[in-house]
Amino acid sequence: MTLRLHNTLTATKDVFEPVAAGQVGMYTCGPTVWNYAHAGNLRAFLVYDLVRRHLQVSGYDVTHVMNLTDIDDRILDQAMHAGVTIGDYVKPYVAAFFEDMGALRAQPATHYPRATEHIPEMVEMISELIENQHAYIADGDVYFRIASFPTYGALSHLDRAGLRAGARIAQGGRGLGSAEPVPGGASSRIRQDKYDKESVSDFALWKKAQPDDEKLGAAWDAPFGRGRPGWHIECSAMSKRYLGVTLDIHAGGVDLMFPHHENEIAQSEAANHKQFARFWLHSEHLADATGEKMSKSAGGFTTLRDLTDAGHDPVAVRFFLLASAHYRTRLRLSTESLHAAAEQVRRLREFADRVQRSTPSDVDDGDLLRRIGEVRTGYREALDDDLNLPQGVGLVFELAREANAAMDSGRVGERSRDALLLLVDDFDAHLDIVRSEEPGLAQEVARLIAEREAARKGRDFGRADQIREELREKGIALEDSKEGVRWRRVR
RNA sequence: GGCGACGUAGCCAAGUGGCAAGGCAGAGGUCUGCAAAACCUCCAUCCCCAGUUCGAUUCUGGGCGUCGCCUCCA
Repeated sequence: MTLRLHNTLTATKDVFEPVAAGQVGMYTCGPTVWNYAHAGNLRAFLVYDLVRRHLQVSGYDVTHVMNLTDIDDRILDQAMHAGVTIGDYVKPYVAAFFEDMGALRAQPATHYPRATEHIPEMVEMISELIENQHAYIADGDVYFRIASFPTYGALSHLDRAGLRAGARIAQGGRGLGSAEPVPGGASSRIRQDKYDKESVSDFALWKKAQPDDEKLGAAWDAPFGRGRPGWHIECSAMSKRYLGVTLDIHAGGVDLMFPHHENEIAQSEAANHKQFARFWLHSEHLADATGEKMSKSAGGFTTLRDLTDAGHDPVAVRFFLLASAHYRTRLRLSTESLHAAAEQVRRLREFADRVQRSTPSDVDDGDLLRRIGEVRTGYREALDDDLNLPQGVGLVFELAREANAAMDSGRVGERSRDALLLLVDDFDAHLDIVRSEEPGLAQEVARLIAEREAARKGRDFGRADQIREELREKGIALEDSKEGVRWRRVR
């Protein structure tokens, strides 16, 4: 069995092999923590989770790095409005991001580097680029010289002649020189860095500190002047720090392909003289109800909180985002689809539960045993074929029906039951929906409730509230009532 | 304007040169004290037109439609 992944670089499904046997270094573009992540962002993050899980299933030891962009124009603007430093501004959104990922059962990444905590690495890389003529200083800003990197555009398959034309102008959209306001009030800042570039397509590595930046805690010293990093450099610098110069896999949403990933390649390869990433994976957009890409400016902006407030189980959201469509096809968010996902989750859980509890009959049905084997193989092959989870899940449902019928008529013996349990493990390795409660959770909750009751009796309300808060973070809500303390899952 | 993707049942969606997975919703049934769960049955000439082929939903060309990217974006 061979894992094949669609590689944007080659535009084909290529057999995956890491540089070092058995070990995979994967870098994925994480959130810009200027707001809550929306469902489209979450889809991308869950796709990373799927890639990572399947690599693990395939026997690889995965080092997964996901950055947190905690400095960018939007953050600066918002922090300014709020009158706080960017560090303070970002804090609740970082927390919300981790809460969301937990609720969606994404495995934690190995490292979550933050841009503001890796300024030295970025400064070093920028210095290197200036030194070897791939970057230049212009009025305190530092720009990457695209003309110095002939293969620019290879990933997104855009040719440089087309880019230079500033193509949007032809459409009457916002041209490069236009100062037309951008939704969100970011216009003044976005206008700032457009002077003295050798070429319009050159992008900023470093932006000269503005007076406001100092107040916001967004300025750092560097040999080429005080300022702050441009957006792209963080990924190049941080991936190198944690994974070395060549990544096995770099993943992100399609909208990052150009210019972000293209710029990363240019920076990294110009600085390191080594291939930056061997496999580029891009997940498709989530569309809103109207069929258009979900984004803040378009208005269709749904967060996980919105969905859970509307009564959707985060695990159903996970299933919807991951299993209802292949990661490279557009998926449309709708109440009906979420409901369908919830039903599928319920059925799979019900099935897993039934298998676990069933008492094997005396004889095994040979046909059933063979079918289970077929489906396990087919499932594995579907995932190996560029992570086709929807297809794999289809096979599982087909078998679940057959197996349920077999259990109805007592035709599931010991061997079949064991095989079914393995199948459940197979699909849950990716879906992670079966385990509805962590083992021992009820006992643990009961213990904590007892401890909290003792604390309350002793009027140690600080401790009592601490326990309640801890449980709340794990998704357990406590309710004190006359009949005693009740607890329930809230996500 | 340039580049690219997609169009499969009421909805979501997988897929293949040879009888079109799966899920949701719907209809009927089995089981059940009733219900739930589970199971059974039913529910698609794969956007249109040409071409290649013994055979096309799948390949090629054209059309129509939807969407994405072209320096804010997962």
